[in-house]
Amino acid sequence: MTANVQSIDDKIESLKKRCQELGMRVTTQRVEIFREVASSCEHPDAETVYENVKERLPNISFDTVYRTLASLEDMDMIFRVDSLLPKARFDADRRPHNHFICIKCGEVYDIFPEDGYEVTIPENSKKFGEIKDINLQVRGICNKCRH
Amino acid sequence: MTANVQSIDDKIESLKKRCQELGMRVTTQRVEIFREVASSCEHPDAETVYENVKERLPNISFDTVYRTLASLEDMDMIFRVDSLLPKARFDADRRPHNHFICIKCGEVYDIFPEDGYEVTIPENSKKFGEIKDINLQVRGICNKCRH
DNA sequence: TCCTTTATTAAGAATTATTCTTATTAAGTA
DNA sequence: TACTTAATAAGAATAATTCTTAATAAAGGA
Repeated sequence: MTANVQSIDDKIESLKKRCQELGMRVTTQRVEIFREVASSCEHPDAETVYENVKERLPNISFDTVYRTLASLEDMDMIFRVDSLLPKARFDADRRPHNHFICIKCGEVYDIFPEDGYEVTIPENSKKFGEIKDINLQVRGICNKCRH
Repeated sequence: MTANVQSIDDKIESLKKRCQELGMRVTTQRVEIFREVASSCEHPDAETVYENVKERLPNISFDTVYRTLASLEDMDMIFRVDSLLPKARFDADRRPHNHFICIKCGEVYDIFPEDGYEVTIPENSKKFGEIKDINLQVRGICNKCRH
């Protein structure tokens, strides 16, 4: 196993640990919703998470998905990916990477930077507040939409 | 006047030119909606644009604002700023700059890079499609929300 | 200037995405 | 095993955006 690449089970273990640290309960729903985002490379939206978790937990509600995605985000276990559409999408990949976002269809593609590439924080961004994360968005028209 | 800094009237002139190029009509609504985004530093959302344009054009409809913002975006006259909230915000500032986005309140602050700072396009982002724009998002908690 | 064509608009209904309310359930603890 | 309360399900409510249709007005030609 390489650094930064965790198995799903490892990721779920760190979720459980984080819940304990924060005094939050380890519920089936929380675990399964996290599993769904953490095991996907598709930056799923709330609806997709709902559909997929529903196969395992048929009684899951839409509200639980939204509430849990928001709490996982607060816990820093998942991250919101901007999609330009009025629909939030999520990512649990902690490796530093950027996103190509298609301005036509909203699809989000991971850009794992080649060796040596790094985005640096602009010095004068620090005056606005406490920085949590930086994220480079490359916007364009994806190959699929060009045809 | 410095390069890249245009007066509002100049910006509206370029809108009219762009409409002509594209065979689109120069309507009062289109001009006033563009004026609103182009003269604001606040990255206004559709509702704010609607409220402000309404003072000059009392009959403007919400739909026209949405439709026109989308068409101005297609024309490359304005840009969508991601806000993490399910609410689009817009920017007409063509100078290269980045955004600090508050993860609590969604506020968007302009980061005009200091001399010498530049974000470069990751080489391997090109394989996903045609690149139109790159945009560095710095996410954090703004000073207002820290108190 | 007036007419014609058709892109654009206003109005409001419809849809989509998200959040809220309330009663119920179950995780963690004693 | 029982208790406490965080978390959930269900579905109503709200917020953001888009669609439908008839009316309007911009641009070009007579």
